[in-house]
Amino acid sequence: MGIQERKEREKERRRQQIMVAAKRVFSDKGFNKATMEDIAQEAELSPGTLYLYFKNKEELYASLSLRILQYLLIRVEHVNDEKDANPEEKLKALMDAMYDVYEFDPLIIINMFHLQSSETLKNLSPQLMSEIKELSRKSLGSIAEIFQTGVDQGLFVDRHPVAMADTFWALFSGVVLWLTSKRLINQEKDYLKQTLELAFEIFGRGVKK
Amino acid sequence: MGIQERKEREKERRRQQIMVAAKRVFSDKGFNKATMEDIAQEAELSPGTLYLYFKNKEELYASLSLRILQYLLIRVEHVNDEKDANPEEKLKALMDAMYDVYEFDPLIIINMFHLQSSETLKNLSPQLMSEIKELSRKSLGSIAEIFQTGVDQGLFVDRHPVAMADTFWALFSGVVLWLTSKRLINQEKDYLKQTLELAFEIFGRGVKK
Amino acid sequence: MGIQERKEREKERRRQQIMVAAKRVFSDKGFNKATMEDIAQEAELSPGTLYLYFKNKEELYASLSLRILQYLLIRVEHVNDEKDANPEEKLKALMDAMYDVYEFDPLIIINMFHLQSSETLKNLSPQLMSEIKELSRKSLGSIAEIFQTGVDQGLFVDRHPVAMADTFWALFSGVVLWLTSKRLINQEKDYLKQTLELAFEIFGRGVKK
Amino acid sequence: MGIQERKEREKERRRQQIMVAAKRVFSDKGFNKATMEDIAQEAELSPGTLYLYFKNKEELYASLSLRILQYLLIRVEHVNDEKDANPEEKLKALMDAMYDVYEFDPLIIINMFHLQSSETLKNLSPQLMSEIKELSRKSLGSIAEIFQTGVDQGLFVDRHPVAMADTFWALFSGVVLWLTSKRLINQEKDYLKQTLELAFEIFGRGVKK
DNA sequence: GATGAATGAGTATTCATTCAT
DNA sequence: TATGAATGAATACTCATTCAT
Repeated sequence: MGIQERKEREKERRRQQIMVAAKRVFSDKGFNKATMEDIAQEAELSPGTLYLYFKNKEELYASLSLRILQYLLIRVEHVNDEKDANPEEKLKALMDAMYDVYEFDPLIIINMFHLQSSETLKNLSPQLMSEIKELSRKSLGSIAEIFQTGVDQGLFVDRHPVAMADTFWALFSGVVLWLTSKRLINQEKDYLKQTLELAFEIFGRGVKK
Repeated sequence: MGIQERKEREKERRRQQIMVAAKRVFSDKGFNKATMEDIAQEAELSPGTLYLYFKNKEELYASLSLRILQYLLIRVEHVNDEKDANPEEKLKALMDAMYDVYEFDPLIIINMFHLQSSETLKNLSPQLMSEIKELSRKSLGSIAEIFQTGVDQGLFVDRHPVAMADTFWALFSGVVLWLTSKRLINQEKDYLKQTLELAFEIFGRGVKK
Repeated sequence: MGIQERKEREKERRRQQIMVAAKRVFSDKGFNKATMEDIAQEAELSPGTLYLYFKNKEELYASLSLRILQYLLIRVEHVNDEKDANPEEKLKALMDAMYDVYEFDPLIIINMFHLQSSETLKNLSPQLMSEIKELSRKSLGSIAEIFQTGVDQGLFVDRHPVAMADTFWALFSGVVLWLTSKRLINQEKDYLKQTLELAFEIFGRGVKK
Repeated sequence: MGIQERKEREKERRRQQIMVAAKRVFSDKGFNKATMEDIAQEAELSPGTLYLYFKNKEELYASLSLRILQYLLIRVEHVNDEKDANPEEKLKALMDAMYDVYEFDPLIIINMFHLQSSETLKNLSPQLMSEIKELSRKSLGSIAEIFQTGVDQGLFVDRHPVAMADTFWALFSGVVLWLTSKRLINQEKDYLKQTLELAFEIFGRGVKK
């Protein structure tokens, strides 16, 4: 392992350390109330150091989204890779995957929406932005593929698969956000799970022929 | 018209004038980036005047939600009042109502979520807060009633009507937020309408037996 | 009584009404925390009206001092007018008078000090300022006269009577302020009285030969 | 000298730099008219920096009092430590000490009174507040001790030593405030000194048997 | 005279970001 | 690289004062 590589690895470790701290602080206080000072303290670093790894506060926040999107893509592609599964089974597996994604980082949805705000987008580096867009595109595309197959096989109602994927994602987001905003999640995790299951069940019944 | 009454009316006109300006500015910049100075300028008033009509920035923002909630309740109750309509027809009418609500104020969903944040809630006057809670409660209750009837008549799948109402609302919110965040709305209003229709169609198929 | 005179009297009544309200509010909140709005409400008038009777907040505050100074002068001159009393008796009477002045308006001392601050003086009308100065001068002069007599008659130690008057006034002010600042006055009025008596006793013993 | 220690020292230097500037500005304009901006400019720092060293405006102001109280206590205790001196000599030494304290910081008295206002107290950190209270308590206690001895030895009139200490302090405060408020101090420092001396002389004669 | 709605200048405080060490 | 002290722009909110009615 060359010196260059070791440095690269060390640098990545630091980035992760900061992101872990940032996630905790942002979860706790939200984007606006969380200060860079808070995050630095949580990461046991100085504020200045944060800027060696992230261009600014927005980009640090956005990088959290990147991570979850990477996880989402892996899970969704994995669902699609099950060659033996039929569309209905894949839809079921997709729903399970979404729940795992949610558990991986319950903030995911809020991150997503913050991310899309125009004010935020202005402050991101083009590189990070294109990475995020690419990942989003791929994930949604992969979801749409499932619907495509279902429609092609006459198992699902004949609607535009991309629109179906959008709707599926929107339903998921909506439930998570709605219950989060009602502050039910932390206290009643089961209630969220049940509601998500109901939502998915209704959705599943709705897309089938 | 007494002098008292005229003053009252004038005062209400001012409140509306400020709310209209606030809505424009908040829509444009979001809650945090919008300054009271911005809003005052948009309303062609001085900053101090805003505080004669609204306790603080949070309460001004929240009052925008109040207005939309009032409209929502009226529409939803009207759907329920149609004695001749069967649950399926009511569900259809409810979906139309939601779309009107959305058109009345596309910010509605974002308002709703901002409103629920604990930081926000701390700054609201108890009176305003209870008004908002009451309106939310009534609206969701009214929606649940539609599902209740459907379930009772064996037309809808037998699930908890309140959970079905939650899911319905979450689906609506999710679609609006998702498309808003993708900045598609202004440019492609039709796409939102189509996606909402698809979402509602899928939902409708899903809740029916 | 002419119309002119009646108007004058009515105007004076209003001034008094405002001053009474102002005294209550200033006592309660201090000069800086008290708002003109507070005072207007206490006086059951509108803020604008206050400005018909007083040039500004400072002048309203200063006018309270004027009133107490008028009362002080009357009491002190009355002491001096007792032709039969000897200096020692007059000194005793003076001390009683000071206590009455204090009871007439416990804020007196704080008023006095606020009044003298240069920022305040800048905002007073020349007329009001000269009235205040004149009253102060007369009162202190009258007090000095008592000491003058005492010194002349060889009853008091031979010091400059004006300096003795200053010291007397300073002692009185100091005790009142000190105990006020220790928040003892409202709770333990007796303690103030006792301390004042002790202070006056010591002072009395100190000035006598 | 370790790096830690050097930093500590540097930090203390900054605090002093700010306090010196604050003292100048507060002396000039009084607490309310002085702005943090003014003080920052006087200290040749930015406003934000002030807040790195002092929690808020009130605490900056209060810290000025702390310094003078520390000096006061040292001087007063030093007087008490003179084992050979009799009460009369101690009283004389105490008066000299008070004058030095006054010269150390002529604002002392005004600080003291501002400090006691309830609004002020609310904004102070508990730690600073208890330091101040402790210092006040000790100083007054030390003064009272002098009187105690004098009374015990039959040299002073038999009055409560704590009340005598209060009166002594009040007399001192009163003279300083009175002359300050008459704006005589800067122009005629001698006059203050003479008046203080007279006041102390009268007091001294008054407490002796 | 009296009103009270409107004004808008004034300010303490915060915090993302920088840069000398 | 890492630090963390310093920056200074940004902003919600207050309130003495005015003036059209």
